Amino acid sequence: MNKIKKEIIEKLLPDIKNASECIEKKYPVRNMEKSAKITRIAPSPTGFVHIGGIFTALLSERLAHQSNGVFFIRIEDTDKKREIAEATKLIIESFERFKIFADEGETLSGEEKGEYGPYKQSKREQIYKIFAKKLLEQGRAYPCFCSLDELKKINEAQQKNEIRTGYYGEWAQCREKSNEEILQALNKNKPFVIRFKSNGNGNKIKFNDLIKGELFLPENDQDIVIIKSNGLPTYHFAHVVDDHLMRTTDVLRGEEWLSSIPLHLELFESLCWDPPQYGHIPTINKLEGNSKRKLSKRKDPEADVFYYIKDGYPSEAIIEYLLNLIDSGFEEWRKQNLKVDNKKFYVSLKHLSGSAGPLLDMQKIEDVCKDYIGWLSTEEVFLQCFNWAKEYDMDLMKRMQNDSEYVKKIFSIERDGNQPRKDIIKWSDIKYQIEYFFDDFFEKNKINLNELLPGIEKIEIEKIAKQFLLIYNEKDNKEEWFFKLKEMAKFLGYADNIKSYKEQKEQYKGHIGDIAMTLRVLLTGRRQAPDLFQVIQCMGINRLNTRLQNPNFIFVSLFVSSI
RNA sequence: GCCCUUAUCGUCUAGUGGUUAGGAUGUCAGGUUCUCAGCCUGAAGACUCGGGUUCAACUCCCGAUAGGGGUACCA
Repeated sequence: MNKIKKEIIEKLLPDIKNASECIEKKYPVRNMEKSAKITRIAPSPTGFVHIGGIFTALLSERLAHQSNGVFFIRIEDTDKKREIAEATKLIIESFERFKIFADEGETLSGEEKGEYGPYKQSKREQIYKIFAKKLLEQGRAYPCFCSLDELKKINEAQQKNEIRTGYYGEWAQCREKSNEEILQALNKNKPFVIRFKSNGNGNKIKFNDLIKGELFLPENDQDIVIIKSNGLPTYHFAHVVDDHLMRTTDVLRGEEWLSSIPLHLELFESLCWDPPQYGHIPTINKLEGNSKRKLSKRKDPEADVFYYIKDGYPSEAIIEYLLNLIDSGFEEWRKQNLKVDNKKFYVSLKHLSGSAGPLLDMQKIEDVCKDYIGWLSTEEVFLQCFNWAKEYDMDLMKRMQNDSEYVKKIFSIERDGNQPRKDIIKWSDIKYQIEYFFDDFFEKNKINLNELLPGIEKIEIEKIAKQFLLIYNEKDNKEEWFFKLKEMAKFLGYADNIKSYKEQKEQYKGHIGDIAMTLRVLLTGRRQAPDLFQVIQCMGINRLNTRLQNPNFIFVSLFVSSI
């Protein structure tokens, strides 16, 4: 290398003394089985975590851990303009709320764990520069002094002539600058970037994507920026350097990166490194009008993972929904393995074919949630709901705290056997579902009987209430209880089953269902509630008495029955 | 504009050169010791279009169309 070139490089990247070999030594090949996958998630701290980010992270995490590999998190904070304070913390927290834990990288405390760090790109500036220097020395990179304005002009000219835009071929003005010209510009302190010098000329290259399969892409011929004028690397360069040094074996990322593949491959080649395997994941979309579009951080509240957290969708259920999107075999597996931890499901990439990007289906999410919560034990429901309430519903939390045994009893209604009740979608549903069990909420004189029990005379309502109190015995099991209820129905002139009522309507005042509904309304203040027998058992005899006795609450007027 | 990519019920998808094109979700109907949530049974619902190749195409090839992505000193 001649003297002038050395001088240029020294001016371009002062204080970069380390040889690239030294760095390589610091990041040795990981001592792992051949089949072990090293994956990562590499978010930019520019805002909240998108549901698609969880999707990618989940896939990467499972791929690593099911192969006894390593999953790490790397913060890609090279765009200082878009960076948002605290975003890194929020991101780590979001992943952890979905139980996606990284083996290496920054933790919630702000410290880092792992031997392949730093795991934040802004702390790796020197490393990128060392490899940029290597490329400069080898003639695979050069400084570019084009101003943003000049670049804009090039772009406009290209558009006007309907040719491909970009910095390549004869459009790459700075590519052929002589050393003297470069030195001159440098001496004038002109700002510069370092560009990669591409050898490509547009031939097709074959590429095998983990998800999309075999693809043919045009070779890269763009002299892209690798080091920006602020000294930080661009995504492309940082990705190549980091994923090589950190020994990533499988890069899973959004399919918006697919067209950068030729570039990344050429970058790896120029540094004599083996590229990782790539898998490009379809983006999660939303239907707007008749067309699909990417779920937008701005417009769609459901893009933000905190949307689900705040409303109390169980994170595990969201994971299961996403797992099914990743591998449609999950649904079948879940059916066969009702209560098994979903980590036991072996995720395969073969079903995540080149789909055009799934639409987020809230109905399906809700169905998964219902099913998930349905199979939880009373204790687990209590715990998860409590943890949610602690953050988002102090009222509910206090109630759960003060009356935990009673609340658990409520949660255990129809939670037995192999056909659990499935009416809870999210933790924020629970308040409404349990409030009538509490006396301070339940105000019997506010129940609108005309509306809730239309067509039933008030005198009849009272008769039913009184009669029920007479026949009710706490010790009865459900069969005995129901038998008595039927007897009572007959005694009061109602059909004890709906069939006979339908056959001879004129013979009856109504049917057993009317009796049950009357009691339900008196006891809960609503027409919809879980199994009546279990509700009564849960409430206990005292509440039953207060709610059914004392006919004053039934009659707003002075009407008094004589029964 | 150029480049890449994708195309099966409303949605998520399985699948094959010869299938009654399967499942899930949603919808509707019936059932279930009372309402609701379930659960069970059933119904409606799909291979984008046009050419080719073939005895035979949803499946292979070529076009068209439509969707998605890229085309930055953003990631």
